[in-house]
Amino acid sequence: MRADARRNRELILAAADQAFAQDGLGVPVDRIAERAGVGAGTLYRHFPTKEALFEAVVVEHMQRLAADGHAALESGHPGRALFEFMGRLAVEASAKRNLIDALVGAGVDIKQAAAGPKAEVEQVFGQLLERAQAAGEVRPDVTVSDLFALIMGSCAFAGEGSDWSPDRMLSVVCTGLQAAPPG
Amino acid sequence: MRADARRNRELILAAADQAFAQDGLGVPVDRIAERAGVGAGTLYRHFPTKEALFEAVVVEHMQRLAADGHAALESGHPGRALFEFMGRLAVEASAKRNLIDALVGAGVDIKQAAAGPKAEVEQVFGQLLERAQAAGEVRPDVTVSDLFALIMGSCAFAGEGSDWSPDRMLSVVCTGLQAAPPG
DNA sequence: CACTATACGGAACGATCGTTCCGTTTGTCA
DNA sequence: TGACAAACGGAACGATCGTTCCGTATAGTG
Repeated sequence: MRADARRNRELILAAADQAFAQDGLGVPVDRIAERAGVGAGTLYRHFPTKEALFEAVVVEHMQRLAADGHAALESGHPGRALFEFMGRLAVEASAKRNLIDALVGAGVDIKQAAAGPKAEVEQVFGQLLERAQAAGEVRPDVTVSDLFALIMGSCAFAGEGSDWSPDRMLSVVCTGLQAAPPG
Repeated sequence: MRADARRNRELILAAADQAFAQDGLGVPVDRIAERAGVGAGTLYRHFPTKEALFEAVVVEHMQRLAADGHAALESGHPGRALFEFMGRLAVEASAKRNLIDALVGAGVDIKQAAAGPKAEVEQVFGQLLERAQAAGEVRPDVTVSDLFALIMGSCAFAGEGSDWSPDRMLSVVCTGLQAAPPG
């Protein structure tokens, strides 16, 4: 692999990450190529399809997230570990429509390449939740899917109003989680 | 206005509501026309543009929501009134990608036609929240924007996992709202 | 320095979708 | 019922975007 090829591959990945994060799946491929400073043909030699490029970006995020989750499992405070991981998820998801879409299955179906890392994130998240519930620090009826949607919702809609705070929303959710279920 | 014209207008609005709800803004106009049983030309005589059609659908939802909100303001239980309105919002938003997009400003900018009803919904929501906070039934630091995002998030991602429950999520949020802010 | 395989850029192609146009049909009223 | 205006359907147009192709440039090698 030639040196310029490797360099361009990185440039394209970085440009795609930014472009997808900013504008979602809808960004024209040409715009990504332009942002990376390469031609469209070059982009397509590195990634056979737009979807493949998107997958590559998503996989990177997933792997980072899964690593964080495994680290959190080592913590001695199950509740706090879960909440911190949720905060981590929220940060990663903020203004990142790509991650949101991918985690949630909207837009395009994630292919096999991304399925592994995604499952890993879900599994780690599930373990963190179970641990916190077993310790009695989180109400026992909520599921991983609930938390995913809650977190994604807290971040999916950033950037419009000024009186909007992910921290405050996460605080509401975490407080609610610690109480016993009503009824 | 001829009778068939009025009938077709209603058919198109209903078809658009379903189509947008199911597939989001991305549905081809031709598919909406087909669903309504009319030609594309007919659709465009009633609504000058796809965006105008979308607006018409959104405005209807907004008006319904605003009416519900005003009714809730009459309730003698500020906290419960707020929570019930949030539930109403959630129902309306479930599997309704169009409402979500519109309330949130994603996808396309809402034009003047929809701006009025949207502002009205926000205003009523704000009054409900203030009333509940004044009664000490909801923590005082949360904003309308926070609640919007929380609710939309609870519903935006429906339909994938089976162990997913809007009720449970709303319960977590409402429980969290009733507690005092930490720290 | 020359030679070759590799990679590059961007023009061109085909599909999709919003919108327009026009020949045809249909509701309404005298 | 006859005639006219209003409305209809769907083919056609133009723009956008993903993808391909090919002539050109360049990194690596002896």
